[in-house]
Amino acid sequence: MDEPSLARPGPAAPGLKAPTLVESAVTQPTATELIAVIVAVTDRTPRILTVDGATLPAGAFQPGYRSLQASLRSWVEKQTRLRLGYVEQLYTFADHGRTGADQRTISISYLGLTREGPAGRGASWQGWYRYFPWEDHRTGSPLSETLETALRAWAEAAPSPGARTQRRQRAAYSFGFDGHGWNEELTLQRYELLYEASLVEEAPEFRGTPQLGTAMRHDHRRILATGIARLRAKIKYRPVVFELLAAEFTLLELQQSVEALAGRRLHKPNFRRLITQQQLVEETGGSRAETGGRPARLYRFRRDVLLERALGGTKLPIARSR
Amino acid sequence: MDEPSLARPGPAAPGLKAPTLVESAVTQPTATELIAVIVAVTDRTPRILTVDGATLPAGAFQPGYRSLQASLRSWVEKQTRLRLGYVEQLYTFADHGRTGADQRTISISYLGLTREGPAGRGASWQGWYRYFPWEDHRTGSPLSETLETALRAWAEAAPSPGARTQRRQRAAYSFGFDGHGWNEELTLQRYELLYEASLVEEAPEFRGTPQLGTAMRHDHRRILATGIARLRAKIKYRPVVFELLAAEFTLLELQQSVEALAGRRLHKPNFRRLITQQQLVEETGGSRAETGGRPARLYRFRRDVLLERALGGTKLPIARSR
DNA sequence: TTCCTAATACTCCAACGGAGCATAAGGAAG
DNA sequence: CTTCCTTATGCTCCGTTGGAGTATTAGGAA
Repeated sequence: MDEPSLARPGPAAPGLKAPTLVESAVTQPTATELIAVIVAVTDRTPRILTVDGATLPAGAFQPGYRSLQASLRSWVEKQTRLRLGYVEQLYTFADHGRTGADQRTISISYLGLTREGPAGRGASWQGWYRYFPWEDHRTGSPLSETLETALRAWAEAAPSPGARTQRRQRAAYSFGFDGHGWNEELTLQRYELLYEASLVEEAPEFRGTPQLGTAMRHDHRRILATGIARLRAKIKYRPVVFELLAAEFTLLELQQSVEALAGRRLHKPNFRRLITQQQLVEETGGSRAETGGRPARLYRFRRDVLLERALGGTKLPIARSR
Repeated sequence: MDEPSLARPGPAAPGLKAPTLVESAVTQPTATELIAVIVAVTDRTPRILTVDGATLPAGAFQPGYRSLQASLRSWVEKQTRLRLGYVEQLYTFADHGRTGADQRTISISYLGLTREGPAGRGASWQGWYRYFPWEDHRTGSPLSETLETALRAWAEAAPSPGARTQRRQRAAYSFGFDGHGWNEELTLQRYELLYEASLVEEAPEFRGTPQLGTAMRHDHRRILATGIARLRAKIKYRPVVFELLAAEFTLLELQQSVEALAGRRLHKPNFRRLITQQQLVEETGGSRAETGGRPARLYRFRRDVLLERALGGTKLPIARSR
């Protein structure tokens, strides 16, 4: 969907010689792997597909596919029998030291959305807040005292007064201390700050003090943080939540899915207004009575908005007339 | 700046065996290259660094650096003596067929912002609208009749009635036909549509009819489109324009730089209000008289906002109270 | 029948953003 | 020296959006 999806043109036209700014690319062969953050939301909990609860699914890059994304998609779908509704590239890392020696691995990470189904051999679904307990602000701010204390200590241990102020500020902005509001999109920055402060197990200098979530293999927790951050940003301007829901749903189910992903409570009347005004959904005519209260109408996603939506995030004061 | 910037942890802890969902990554060695879209704005024109006007700078990935981004940065800075103010990863492609045989090349593309300086050997700065003339909407809508005619013909040539409607819609939404407004962020989608319709030279079925901009080598024009789209989106919520300006500037210069990148005219009073209200800049005290009118005050970018800005693009109706 | 729960429908209002006008301060032309 | 042209800068007007809260409806359970 987001992927530039053209077939690639053939070899270069002859006659163009390669000057200094174009180096031969064939020098250093590297191994290439694809790493997937596969997300589903079940029971108000965002879950990810893992191997042994500590590793993200990863596979060697398979030549022969039209694109990297097609390769990843078919590999995941074959291994897990899950249908990926939405796939987007996250980030590409160069990993040195993992396979040792001169060989480096290029890791290309992807985000994929689906609905939870039986996990394949060796795989399991895990709630993502298990790895990031401080990211769930739906009921209070978990660990906020622990974090604030630990990060303050880290800030005070800075080598210079300037660095100290900077550390204090970064911690305050990222985690919403000192009256700065909580911004759910900063998941990656928060994780990186904790890493830098050696407060997560993956950090080389980690001393084992507070237990901040379950660690993952290699840098998979960072990749997961990247995926969470990206998804939290995306749900605000692209109708991707629907990939995580059943075909028919109530507005509360929709809201609770968004709340699960964002890790925040939403204002119900305004959320409904937002959804209905944007005409993202249409009534199916049915209703569901098992809600504990008045029966809720059922809705379905209007697939055509995927085409319509020009999504003009216009923050620029564009001049109308000449 | 945007890069996840941690050093990577060491090899995996032993004891975790690799199940089905984790394949060995060492099977297929590939070549890896970095491709850079280096942007500067001079004289109200966005420019990119090219080789021979048709190729983006590219280099083999050099192991030994902390990260891919550091590798790219140092390589560009060494080759060109330009200082890159801002660097961000764009997209990673797998290119088959370029180097032939079994070997595939992984291309990791980057966007870099700088100020124009003397281009090195074999390199030259080119205005980016040379490659995308239809993207500059500052004075009218260039080529819009040509494009509308050609795209309508393409839509009518669709194999089925359904496909025809879909093509018409896509063209209308992407290019702003039929009363749909122009959205400057859709640069990549527009290029891909033109490619699909075989209206650009790079397309395999291109028949040479209308001349829509200068073609580039391989898929570099698509990479450039990706960079333009990303930058146009970014300037709306991140203060990156300042990387392209001199240390001191007038508000009109700032506005014209944004206009150059966005390819649109902006509403002057509202643009000023936007900038000043957000406290992105501060007065230097100086002024510049060579404006043709009343002398303009000089401003400088407030570097500290890079830290401050939490940039809550909150489109969600977050509940305040419990 | 009463009460609890959630669904659904409105209302109120402050803030933001689009659009346009008024005034200021230089330089150039007459 | 005055007039005029040009751009800079400051301010107003007002419709739309989005935050917050309240009222009413319709099921099920006590």
